[in-house]
This record gives sequence, C-alpha cells and structure tokens, in this order.
Amino acid sequence: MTTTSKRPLTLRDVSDACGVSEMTVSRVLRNRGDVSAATRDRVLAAAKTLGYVPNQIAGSLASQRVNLVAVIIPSLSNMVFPEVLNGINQTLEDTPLQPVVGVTDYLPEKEERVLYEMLSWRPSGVIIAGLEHSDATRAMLGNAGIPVVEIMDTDGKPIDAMVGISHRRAGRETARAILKEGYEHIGFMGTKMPLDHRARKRFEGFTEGLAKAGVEIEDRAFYSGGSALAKGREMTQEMLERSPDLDFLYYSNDMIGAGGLLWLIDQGIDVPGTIGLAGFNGVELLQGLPRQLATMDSCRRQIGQTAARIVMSDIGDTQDEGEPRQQTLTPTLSYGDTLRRRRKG
Amino acid sequence: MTTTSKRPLTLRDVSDACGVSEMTVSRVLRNRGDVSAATRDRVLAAAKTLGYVPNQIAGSLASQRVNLVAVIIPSLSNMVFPEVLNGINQTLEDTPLQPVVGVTDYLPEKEERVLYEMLSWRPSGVIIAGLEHSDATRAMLGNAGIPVVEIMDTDGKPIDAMVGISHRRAGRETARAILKEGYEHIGFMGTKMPLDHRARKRFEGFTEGLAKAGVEIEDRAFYSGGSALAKGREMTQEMLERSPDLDFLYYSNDMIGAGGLLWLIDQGIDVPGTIGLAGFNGVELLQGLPRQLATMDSCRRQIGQTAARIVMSDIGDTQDEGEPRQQTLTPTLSYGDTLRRRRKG
DNA sequence: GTGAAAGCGCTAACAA
DNA sequence: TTGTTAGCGCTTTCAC
Repeated sequence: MTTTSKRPLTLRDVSDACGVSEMTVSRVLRNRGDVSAATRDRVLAAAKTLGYVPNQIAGSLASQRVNLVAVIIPSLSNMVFPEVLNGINQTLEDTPLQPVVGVTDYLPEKEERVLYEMLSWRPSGVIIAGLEHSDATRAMLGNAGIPVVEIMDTDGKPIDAMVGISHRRAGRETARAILKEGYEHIGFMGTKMPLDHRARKRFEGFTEGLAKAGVEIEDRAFYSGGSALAKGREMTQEMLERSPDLDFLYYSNDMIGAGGLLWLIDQGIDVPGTIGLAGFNGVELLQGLPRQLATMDSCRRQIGQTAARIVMSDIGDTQDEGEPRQQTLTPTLSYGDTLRRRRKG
Repeated sequence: MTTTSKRPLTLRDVSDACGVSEMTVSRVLRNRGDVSAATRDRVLAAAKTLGYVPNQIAGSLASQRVNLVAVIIPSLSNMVFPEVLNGINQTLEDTPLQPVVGVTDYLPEKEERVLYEMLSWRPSGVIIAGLEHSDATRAMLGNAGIPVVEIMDTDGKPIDAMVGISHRRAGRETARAILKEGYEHIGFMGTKMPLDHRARKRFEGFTEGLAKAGVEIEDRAFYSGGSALAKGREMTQEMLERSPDLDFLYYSNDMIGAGGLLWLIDQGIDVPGTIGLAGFNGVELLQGLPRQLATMDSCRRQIGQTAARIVMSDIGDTQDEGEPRQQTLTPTLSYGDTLRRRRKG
C-alpha cells in the first residue's frame, strides 16, 4: 500500500484508480447518500490502497462547515486546565467535533491574538475560560456568529453561554465553614496574579464571608513562580514567624496548601488543633498526603463536559438539545483532616 | 465597530468598504508585496471597523500551505506531556506556526485515528510521542511528505527525525548509581501499562544494569489508575511487608516515588540509610517535599523546544537550518536526599 | 445510484 | 503600486 508521493493525493487520484466519479468517491468517503455496495467497496479499497487522506481544508471550504471547536485557556502548567480539556475531549470523543487548544498565559492581549487566530479557522464553537476579556475580544466573540461558552467562572454576565462555579461564593462558604469550626485568627496565601480573576474573586468572597462575622484577615502573602509546594512551605513558615497567633491558613490553591501542611507536620504543629488549613481545587494528585487537606472541588471535568455539550447542542450535532445555556455548578467542601477542629472539652 | 452579521465577512466586504481590490486588501492583511502607505491605512481601517477576520481555510487552500503543526501525545493528565507542549508552544510562539494537539490515551488505534484526522488538515509537520506505532500509522507518517519528529524516546529507529532520551540508558544509569551506593536488595514499582513503551524500556534498562553486577530485582509491583501519590504509599507499604529485606526502591515515576517517600517518613524509617529511593522525571512539582526524591530529569521542555525547531528548520521558516535530525539528550541524575547512602563507618 | 457544473474565499502568477 | 485571472480540492445542487 501507498507509494511515497511528493504531492498529496486528491479525490481525483482515487477516482482514477477505481473508475468512479470524484463525486461518488466523495459520497462513499463521507457515508453520504445512496451508493451501491459494489462501488462502495471498490472505492474504499482504492482509497486504502493509495493511502488517501481527505483534505479537510478543501472540504470545509466547500461545505462551509468546520468541525473544530476552539478552546482557549490561560495555561497548561496549572493541572486545572488539562483536566477541563479532558472533560471536553471526552465529550467530543464520539462526535465529528475536534477541540483545538490555545493558551493565553493569563494575558488579555495574548487572548486576543489567540482568539483571532482560532476564529480565522472558522470553528463551529468557542469555549473560553473566564468572563473577563478585552473589548476587542468581546467584540470578536459577539460577532463570530457561533456558540461561545465561557467557562470556570459564573460571577458575571456571559456573552452567550456560561458554565462554572461562583468563586466568590466558594470563598464565602469556605470562610463560613472556618468560622463555624471556631477559628478566629486567619491568614491568607495566594498567587500574585492580578489577572487571575477567579483567584481574586475567591479572595474577595472569602474576605466578605469573614467580614459578615466581623472577622478580618490578619495576615496575607502572595507569591509568583517557583514550585508551589516549596512556596507553600516557605510562605507558611514566614507567615507563622510573623504572625504566631494565627489559627487558620486559607490557601488559594491546593499545592501551596499542601506545602504548608507538610511544613506544619514537619514542625510537629497540631493540625487542625492549633492551626487549621484549607486549599482550593480538589486536586486528585494530592490524595496520599500524610493528612488530607481541606479543599473545595472546582468541578473542572464536569465544566469541560458541560461546555462541550452546550456547543454540540447549539450546532445541532446531538439529539438532546436540553442543555441550559447558563449553569452554575455547586462545589463541595471537603473537610479532609485539616478543618474540623477538635472540640475543646 | 462591527455589526452582528450572520454571514462571516469576506475579503470582498473589506474591498467594497474601502474601494481597493480584494487582491490588494489581501496583500495588506498579509504584509506582502509593496502597498502604498495610504491604501494600506485605508484597508487596515476598513478591516478593523468591520471586524474582519481572514478565512484561513480559504487562504490555506489557495496557497497550499497550512501553518499548523500536529502534536500527538498519549495523555494530558500526566503532567509530563503538558510540559513538552509548553516547550513546543514557546518555540513556535513567534512564528506563524500553530500547534494542534491530539491525544491518544496510549492506544495505537486511537493514535491512528487521531493522526488521520490531523493529516486531513494537511499540517506542515508532525510531532509525535514515541517510536512505536501501528503499521498504518507508520505508513501515513512516511507518506505525508512533511517533517515528522518522533519525540521523548530514542531507543529505536525514527521514521524521519527524533529527539528524546534513551530510557533504556536512563534505567541502566540509575541501576549503576544505586549499586555504587552499596544498595543490594532492590524492589521496583511502576504503572501497569503495557503500551507505555518508555516506562517499559526504563524497566528493561534497569534490570539490565543490575544484571551486569549480578543483581536481580527482588520484588516488583504494578498499579493502574488512582492517585499516584496514594498508590505509591500503598504499594510501598505492601512491598515492604512482603519483602522486608529490601534496601532500595526504584519507582517508574516521581509521583509514586513521592508517595513511597512520604510513607517511609511517616513510619520513621531511615531514608536513605535503611532504604534508598529513586523516581523518574524530575517533576518540579515535587520540590518542597520534606526530603528531595532522587530522580532523573526527562528533559521534557527541551524536547518540545527542539522538536519545534526541527520542524521549523525543515519548513524553512527559520534561518538557522542547523538543527540535527536526531538528538539524544542526556538526562541528569539528581541524588536528592534519598540515594546517597550514608557511609558505614 | 451516479455524474457534471458551479463555486466556497482566498492567493499565485502575471499583466498593467 | 495595483488589478485581473485562474485555480486550490472539495461539496452542493441539480440533472440523468
């Protein structure tokens, strides 16, 4: 099979090879319309022997439909986003739709560029992280004439559809749970990322949740770069040296939380008796730590799946059209071993 | 700017809007050929006002060149692969080339399907993980008429170009280092993945390295699924209960190694005195553990960068053509805190 | 059940 | 510097 040809094969080549019109070959290759079993087999055989691979570029241009879904996320290093991608991939698996990923590095200008490039492929839909975009980005999304699903965050107004969780609420609920356990002197640690709106909203919700009970964050620290686990260690040590009276530490993500937890265990400090801890994301990765960090699941995979389903139903590539265009999922708080304070007496 | 139009805009629309031929508009939008500053500005203004986004589908078909690079990897959950992707992304950043990712889940049939779909977009190059592929996959790659870079593994013969490390050698060198430190009773733990050829080769190399010194692996265990950290814990406990005489544990990846390390620390077992440990990959994520696991860097980012550079130089999209088509990188062994045995006496 | 003609939106090549 | 013409490889539409 197959000969080493410089020029890629065309429908024409297959047509020639089996004495059937290009049109019919095309029909066979797409399982479209009625084709007799006989010609069908001949065509398939010829295509296989030649090693023909259809040209989607030409196909898409002619049919005016592109089976691509643009997926735009801030980062691939964060673990969180590959998981969303997995959800999307999985849901799109058995459809003709193919996700194409673009990475923005949390930069609005880059988001704009990436979106522009993706739209130039005329995808059938866009799944994009977050609700905050530059005006140009919003304009492009609004005018693309295709379904747009903004994911991961629902604190705001979507351009079109939206699936995610309320990070503000996540922060508030965590604050409530912490206070309910009787902790009162609370420190916060997170990333120094003004453009990570979800982390910001979580922080705001958290502050707000404390404020309702008249409590204020007593110390805070922000980091950037480096291994999150190591940073969590360092920052925790520094914060406790600076503010020894703290009895709870809220981390904006599980990795730094885990670093803090490991350091506290090292120091022989009683967790959650002397100090309680909580992170955010519910990363599976961390199951297996000496103690399970309290955390709140961010529903990443489900978000991916749902977003993909919305796009599918918009395009009409599925029967069950019933996918709501705005979905706020409810994250669950896991207390793990670091939030349930042992009752005094 | 921009009106909500159902039909996407075409060059024609821009042409009409600014009274300049489609051809010239096209030239402006691609910075091609000489265009007077005046028309240039008019065109740009019109395009911006309308919110025109070029149609790459049509452009690629007409120009017979597609600025896409297909990247085919087994998984997105593994951390290792997103890092390779980051390397590719970074290198392709300032070129017109765009990576498009396909995931195979370690399944040869899926690899075949994914490759077929990617090739149908007529990408300018393919970067694909591993050297082991089905016959059909090899045929497609061989006949595509574009640069093909097989990455991550160099134990075998590439179809075209190849960048990676020798996993066999990695296993051997680790074995050598372990023996040199005086460990003699060695256990192995890894994933139960017959299709992960790199892990297999590492294991073979390791066995071989030990064999040269007349040493055999005394116990082994394989897992699948679940949190690697948790699995590392469990398996380590089970193995040491089963084979209490072991004085070294080699893990096929850092995550299970870290799980093992955490368990041993919990138990108060002397590492690396009583038992030594080593993993593989050099994942940055784990910096910050109470003790640093010995590991061997798998050069992931560099592999991505180099593969991208090979594709670029093949396409002629870069000046420095000098990128060798076969590169075996040399991973460094980090002893961390778990491999250097304290000398007796 | 099969084929012929037209054209998707752009760019290469050439003409002016 | 700008415009015209002729496709790129497929699919739509309509005819047979």
